[in-house]
Amino acid sequence: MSPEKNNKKIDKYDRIIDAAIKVFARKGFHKARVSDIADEANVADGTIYLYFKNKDDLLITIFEEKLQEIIDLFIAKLRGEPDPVSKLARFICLHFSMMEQYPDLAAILTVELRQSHKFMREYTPQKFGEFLKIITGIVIQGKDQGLFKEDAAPGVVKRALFGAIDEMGTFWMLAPRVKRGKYSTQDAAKQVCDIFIRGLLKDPALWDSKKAEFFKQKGGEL
Amino acid sequence: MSPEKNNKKIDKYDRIIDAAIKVFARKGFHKARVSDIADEANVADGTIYLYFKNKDDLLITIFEEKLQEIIDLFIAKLRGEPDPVSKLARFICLHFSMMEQYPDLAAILTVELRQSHKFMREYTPQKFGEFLKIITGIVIQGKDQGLFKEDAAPGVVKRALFGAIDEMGTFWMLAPRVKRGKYSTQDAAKQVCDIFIRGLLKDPALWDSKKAEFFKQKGGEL
Amino acid sequence: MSPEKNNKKIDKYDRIIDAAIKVFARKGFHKARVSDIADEANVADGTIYLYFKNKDDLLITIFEEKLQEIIDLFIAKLRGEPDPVSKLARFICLHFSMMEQYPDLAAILTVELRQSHKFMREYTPQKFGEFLKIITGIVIQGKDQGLFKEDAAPGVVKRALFGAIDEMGTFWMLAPRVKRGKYSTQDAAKQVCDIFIRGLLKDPALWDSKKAEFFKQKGGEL
Amino acid sequence: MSPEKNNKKIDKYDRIIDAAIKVFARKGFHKARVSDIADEANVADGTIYLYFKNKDDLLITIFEEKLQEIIDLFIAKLRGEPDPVSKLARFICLHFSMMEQYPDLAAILTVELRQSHKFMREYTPQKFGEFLKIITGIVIQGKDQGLFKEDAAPGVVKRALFGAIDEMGTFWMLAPRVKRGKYSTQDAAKQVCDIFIRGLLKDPALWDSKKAEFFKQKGGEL
DNA sequence: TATGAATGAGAATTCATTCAT
DNA sequence: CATGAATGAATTCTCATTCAT
Repeated sequence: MSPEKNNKKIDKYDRIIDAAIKVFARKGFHKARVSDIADEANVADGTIYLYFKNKDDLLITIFEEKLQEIIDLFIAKLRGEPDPVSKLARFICLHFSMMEQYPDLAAILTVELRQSHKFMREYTPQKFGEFLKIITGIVIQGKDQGLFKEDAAPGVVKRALFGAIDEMGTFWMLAPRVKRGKYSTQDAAKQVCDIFIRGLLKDPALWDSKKAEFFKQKGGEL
Repeated sequence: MSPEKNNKKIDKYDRIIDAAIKVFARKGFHKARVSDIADEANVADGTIYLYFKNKDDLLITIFEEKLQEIIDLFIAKLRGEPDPVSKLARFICLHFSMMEQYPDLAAILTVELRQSHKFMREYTPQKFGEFLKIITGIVIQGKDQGLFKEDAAPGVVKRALFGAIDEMGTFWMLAPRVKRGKYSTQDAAKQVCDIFIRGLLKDPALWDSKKAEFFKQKGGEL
Repeated sequence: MSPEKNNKKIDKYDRIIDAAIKVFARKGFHKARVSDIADEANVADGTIYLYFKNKDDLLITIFEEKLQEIIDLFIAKLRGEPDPVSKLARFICLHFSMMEQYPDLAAILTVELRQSHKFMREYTPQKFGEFLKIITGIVIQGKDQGLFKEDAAPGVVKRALFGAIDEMGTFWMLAPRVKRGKYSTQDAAKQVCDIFIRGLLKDPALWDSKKAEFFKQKGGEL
Repeated sequence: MSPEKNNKKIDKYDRIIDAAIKVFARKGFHKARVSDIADEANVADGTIYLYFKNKDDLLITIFEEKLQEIIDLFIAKLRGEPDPVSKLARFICLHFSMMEQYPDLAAILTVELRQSHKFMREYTPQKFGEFLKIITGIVIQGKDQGLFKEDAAPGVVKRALFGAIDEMGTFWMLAPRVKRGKYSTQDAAKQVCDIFIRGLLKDPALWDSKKAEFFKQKGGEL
């Protein structure tokens, strides 16, 4: 019943994952020591190897597991949106909210995912592909409904949009904490919505009229 | 006059920089050994330390020096474009061309710059900021001329655009070489132009009419 | 119970210290490789860094820890001597005995301590100062009791005496092993006693009469 | 005629020796880089190897050459002293004066000579032996003249005396510069004379009467 | 002789991973 | 399951020495 005992009850697996997220975010994957993670998780170094094959595996697990959670969350939230335009706007807003709520995780996905993708032998970030498919789905739906330009290539749009949001997230993460107000991410979200939705719509005026209404009711997104 | 003798004449500094670009691109900064670079440059390990303070310095030098070259090139090329819209289109096309021509350099700028920014103590990628300012300049000009939406925030647009292009570049780099045809980057460039220029223009129809003409005459960009 | 098992039980810390003393004495601090010490201690290279911050720390630890042992031993032994004259004689004899018993340690204290003192930033051999204070104490006591010359400066005597003994120790260490008989150090001790005690006494005849008796009963000193 | 030209006329060999003395004294032999010496001597690194076989050779040359100068100087000065007692006193004073005049050289002889002796394969400091023989000579003469105790072992006395002076020199070198007044070395010299001469004399009273006179006329010794 | 750029052997230290307890 | 001491491979950087000019 002591807090320490209680602490030990929390699944070590999760403790390790959370510790790793914190440490990877703070020091970067390469400079993070396994023993740092063990310390942060209050476990012995060796214990980590009971749950994960090695340091790489720890990172990959974070990618796959956390991305799955994000995918599930996004899909659930997007289900509530009536049309591709609001879905896209919602997606963008959700992404920024997520970065704000889980900056450590965002830092890892932003900074380490590329590295890993490129340099970790035999790892293809499958879940990341699934995540991007959410955008593809929205774009296709928009085209099917005759709202989006016919020559929009979903495969390109998904990457362009992800890249745009991701880069802004990087910037936001690196900015001094004081500048990270709720305001700035919401504002950034609006700007990205403007560009991408107007850019995709056959008739950009549609968004100009919808926009105000869309942002009226949104508060904490996640 | 023998090729070997000639080879020795080529400035070692440049040989090392070029070798480092190749090796960093292939293995990533952290996994690249200094001796790999020395081998690639046909130079002794110690020689590298005559020209660079340490491994970090080598990476930073690549960032600063190569980005400066890119900045100079971009500014020169953009000077020839008559209006903000073509300037923006041109910028996008140039970026993709650059990635195609110098994939190793692009890989480093794309993958390592973030890492460094975040984890290399006391390095601020000043030149990168300068590079992004090229976009800011175009957006501001477009707003001044009444072409772009008044509420477009240049600081956000620059990052969103860079992120979009950069992410697509990453994707392209990671794609199997066979898929990297001239076609695909040009096509991607068009898509990104569509989104961003339409997204920014007060009257997106302007781009729809300009577009065909713009892409008619472009060949190898750099 | 097997000797190997037993061997492992011996504290690694001590094994490393002892190995370091041996190796530093044999090759000198600078030419001694950490891996030499590891080999000698039957330990992996990395293990040394679990117990010591670095190579310098290993040397400093030897200085401080072993000097403390010597100080404690000397103080205990000197307590048994009735007057400053026999204390001084005893101190000299003990020093030579110590060199004979622990030649490796003596070699390090003799050869490396100066270097370190002069060239290891921010290390002051505090324990060495404490050791020398033993002599100062004896000289002061001798003056207080009216035995030693009034103009004898304890601070000078302590260094002169230490220097004399130390130099003879160096010589002895460098001499071929065969020449290092019990005889020679005891003989050297006598000579040094003669010079310093007669030199300090108001009435040198006092020592001439005491001398024979003092050396009669001394055997293995430590 | 320009100072630079003039500077170049000074034999490079000597320039290098002097530079080496300065650098070895300041940083210690092991931490001194050959290029430091080259810089100090205003020669190229490679030039040093035209005059000396290697770094070790440079140190050994300093030992042998400078010690020879000292030996010559000491012998000349001692020739003027009438009896073994004043010779011994003079030797001691000269030694302290030398340390004061050439502290860099003294530092090297004091700190590096032992190291080298012990760890430089196949180097026996022959000149150092010759230097010590000066003392042996004085002691033997003193015994022959019936002044010194018959049981004084010249071989022991020479080392004890050298050790005493040398250790005090070490201390003096390491002391803050402000404390290094003319006073302190002269005072130290007196103390050492007192101990060793009284220690050696059959009749110590002899020195007590001679002492004042001896120190009256001495000024700058070298 | 003189140069100093280039060499490359060498050593300290770190840290992911293992395994005896 | 859990521990954490021990391992030792791996890598950066230094600097004495060489040699083409």
